Amino acid sequence: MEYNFREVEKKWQEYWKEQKTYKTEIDHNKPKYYVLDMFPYPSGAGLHVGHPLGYIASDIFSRYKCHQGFNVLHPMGYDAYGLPAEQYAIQTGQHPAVTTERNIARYREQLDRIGFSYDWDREVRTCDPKYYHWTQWTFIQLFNHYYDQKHSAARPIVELVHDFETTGGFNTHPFGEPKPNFTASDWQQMDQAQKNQILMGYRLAYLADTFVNWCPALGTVLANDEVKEGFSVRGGHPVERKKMQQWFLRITAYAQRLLDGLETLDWSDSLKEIQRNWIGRSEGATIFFQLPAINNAIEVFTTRPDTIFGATFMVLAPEHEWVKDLTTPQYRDAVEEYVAFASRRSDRERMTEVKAISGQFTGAFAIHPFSGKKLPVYISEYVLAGYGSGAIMAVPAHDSRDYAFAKHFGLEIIEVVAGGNIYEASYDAKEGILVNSDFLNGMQVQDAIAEAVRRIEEKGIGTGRINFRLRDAIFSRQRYWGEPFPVYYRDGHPEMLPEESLPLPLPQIDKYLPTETGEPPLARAKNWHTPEGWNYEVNTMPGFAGSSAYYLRYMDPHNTQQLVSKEAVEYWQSVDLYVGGAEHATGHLIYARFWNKFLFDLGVAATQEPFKKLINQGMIQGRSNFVYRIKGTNTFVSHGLRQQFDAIPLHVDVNIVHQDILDQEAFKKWNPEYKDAEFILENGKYLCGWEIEKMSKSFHNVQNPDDLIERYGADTLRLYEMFLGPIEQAKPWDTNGIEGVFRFIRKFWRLYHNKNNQWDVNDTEPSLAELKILHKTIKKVSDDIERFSFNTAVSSFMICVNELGELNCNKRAILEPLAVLISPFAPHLAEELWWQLGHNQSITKAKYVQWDENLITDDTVVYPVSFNGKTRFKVELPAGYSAIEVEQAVLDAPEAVKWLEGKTPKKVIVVLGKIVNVVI
RNA sequence: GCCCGGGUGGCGGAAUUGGUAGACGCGUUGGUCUCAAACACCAAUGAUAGCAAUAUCGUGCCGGUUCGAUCCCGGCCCCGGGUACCA
Repeated sequence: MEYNFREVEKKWQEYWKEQKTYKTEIDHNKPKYYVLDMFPYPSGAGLHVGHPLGYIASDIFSRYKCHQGFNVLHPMGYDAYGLPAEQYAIQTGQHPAVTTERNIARYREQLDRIGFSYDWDREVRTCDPKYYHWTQWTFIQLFNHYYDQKHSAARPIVELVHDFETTGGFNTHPFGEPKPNFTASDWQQMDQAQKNQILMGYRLAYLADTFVNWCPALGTVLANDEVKEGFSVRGGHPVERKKMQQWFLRITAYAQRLLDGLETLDWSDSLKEIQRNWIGRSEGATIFFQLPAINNAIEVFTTRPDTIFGATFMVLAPEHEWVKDLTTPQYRDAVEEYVAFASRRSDRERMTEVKAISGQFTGAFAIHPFSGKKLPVYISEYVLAGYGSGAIMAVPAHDSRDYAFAKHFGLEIIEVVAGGNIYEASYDAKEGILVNSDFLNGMQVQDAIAEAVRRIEEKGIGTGRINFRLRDAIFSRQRYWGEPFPVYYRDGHPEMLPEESLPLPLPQIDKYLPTETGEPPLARAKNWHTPEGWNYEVNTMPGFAGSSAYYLRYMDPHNTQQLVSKEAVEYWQSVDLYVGGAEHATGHLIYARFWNKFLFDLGVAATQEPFKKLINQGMIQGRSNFVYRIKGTNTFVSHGLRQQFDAIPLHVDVNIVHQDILDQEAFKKWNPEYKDAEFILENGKYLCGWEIEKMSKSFHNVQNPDDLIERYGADTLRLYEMFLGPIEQAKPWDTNGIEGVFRFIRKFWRLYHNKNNQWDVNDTEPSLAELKILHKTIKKVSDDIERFSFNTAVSSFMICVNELGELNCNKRAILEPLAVLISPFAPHLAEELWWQLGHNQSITKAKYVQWDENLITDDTVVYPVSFNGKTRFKVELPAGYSAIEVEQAVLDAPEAVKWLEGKTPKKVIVVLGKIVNVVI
């Protein structure tokens, strides 16, 4: 008879559910703590063992905080909109809502079996109209606000309109293009269409034409973070450039705040670095170069204004709007051809051919603002239309790309910063003395940059400027399964729906495909227009719309009047601990921070940053097993003998392999093809090979939690996932080790029971040794939880149980606190023991246990004694000894004679409580 | 190419960042219990040499700082992630 985990786990899961043990309400008598998991997209495949890793860690931390007296908010929900459900709908005609519902039910069932402490009354789903009501509401607010650069905050667009009406925009400083350049009476005389167009340049949600990442296979536009190396992240389809009208979010307005906010966050350095690079701040200057031929000046952005005297030519992006105007008749054909060539090329092609230099002279010349020299104007792909002003001053001596271009076209190279050898390569470093540079000669680079900016501003030919790499976020998707925009078009102009009419529900359509004329699927919907007959927007919102403020909604999920009530947001503030994957670094985690900052400006969010501390759980890799089939036969050779044959490795289902030994009968049944398989064994066994790979169906290495829970129980699974290694580190899943944790759980149970599995705990006074073990463990485990080192916490429990087991300890004074200590890790086991200990309330309500430092400190210290750094022997000395006493005791020790070899030590280093080193 | 991480037994990892390298677990080997198996328990387990006590070597490689380096510094190699002409 042993611990019956199946019965016990089922019993307490039902009890917790019935009693709503994990229900959370605002409680002003307790400090709050908010623990959040990145909510999952419920895929059809269900959870595999990699998914719950982060959930288990956050659950342990939640339960720990709860025991410590915090009022813990720990919710869960679903990021329910997404491409897979829609792709499935296209193939089968099944409504995505139906598959999504089914997948959610499956996820819930799996999650419930692991014993999480979620407050399910707070569940949200992004596809629920009650939820996306507030996603739509936020979009309306974005449309109706602009970013005021003077106050660094979003302001209602009506304030901007008012200022345009009264001063022509004298008092406001809106972020956007172009800068207001009209008087109040100019504005008043404009018609509504002109006004709308100007305002569109400042709204935080705006409609614009641009080149977008178009994915023909998915039939939609993708955001930058959804594209990787020219292919869609989801599905891996090719992506091309296409000019389209799209909704955008003006996230660039918040670039500086997004950058500054990183300093305040307790996130990993690597994650913050990824965001910094993605935001890509660079300081420099914009400078205007005169183009006499068209009587205009072209703007360039440079981070190296100090090298302005090294500028020997200019390069424009092929898409630059002035290319046509400035090209001389003589070069017209060649330029047109090059522009056409560039526009034809996909991002993919451009990327794979980075090294190939191409470009075309336009026939035009610009005038150097200081030297007055004529600089030839080129166009080339290596200058991007979307960054800076889409034009550069080329300084070949100090920029490797300009250098390559100059060499290719035989252009002049002038050294202006000493330190390199410009005959061999450009010298890009930001250090050295300026030469050939008129008023900058003799300066250090850093000083020269400042001086150049000063002169440029003084001369009125430019200004110091900061540029960001971050682009505005494309917010339209040509898909069905997403939030509808709360937008209709009146005479072609976008208008927001009144807030009272929200939510605008997603309509039914007959097919989940674009229309015959190429319009998005929503154009198929019948009556997709306002009661007045104005057509609704046919695009839907992207995946990140619904996931950008869900943490706020969890605070007050059933509020029909507001996104979140003042009271709830004031109490819960923001997320204290957020656990999820690092793959969201440039997507969700940027958008959510932006969205939160906007809501903060509105007074809806309570803090500048949504996620104070963030832990990235590392990916769980799969461990695949292989069998080796001898070519052309149905005979399989064991791993150790495979070299003697001409055999090819084949993936085999890891579920029919134990400790790398193949279950031959199961193998024959696994696939009809193998039913007559024969085996060449070694030592009577068929040994499989193994490899670490991605966990994937096609590799037959997927482990789902249900099977493991069935075999070992949820507590074992929880402990084992934590025991695997540091939470943030990627590591392979290897089921082989789970037996050890399973053994530990049963040993733990046996501390409280006798050989016949009968309850056996008594009230005898514990010994000092027993107390020491307990208090040492409390201290270690508590420390480990605080620093999210759950793998070492589990080992500490193992050591504790081994030690108590040796002492046959079955004393309440030890075992009762131990149950509380382990309850965050193994809640079912702990709950069962708790009630058997005579309590009549859930262990989750029990107070956390404290360690007593006096019980941990020992009276003696074992000093390792080393001679010249090599450990030779150990001496046990009283803990109170001073350095001199320790030194004396060590030199007097009988073992010391041998190592001293009769010499006098040169030096003796004593580190109290740690070590003694004798130098001879 | 550039920017971050990281290389420790047969395997996952520990050593809470300068103080006994290899905790804990898996695996392996031998043993106890059993008619047998399962379960459980005990012992050994970095490498090399030796019957042994013990000795030498050992944290990717080469060098340095230090009484002492897995940890700090310099150079190199390999693996993982991010990024991709961002002026």
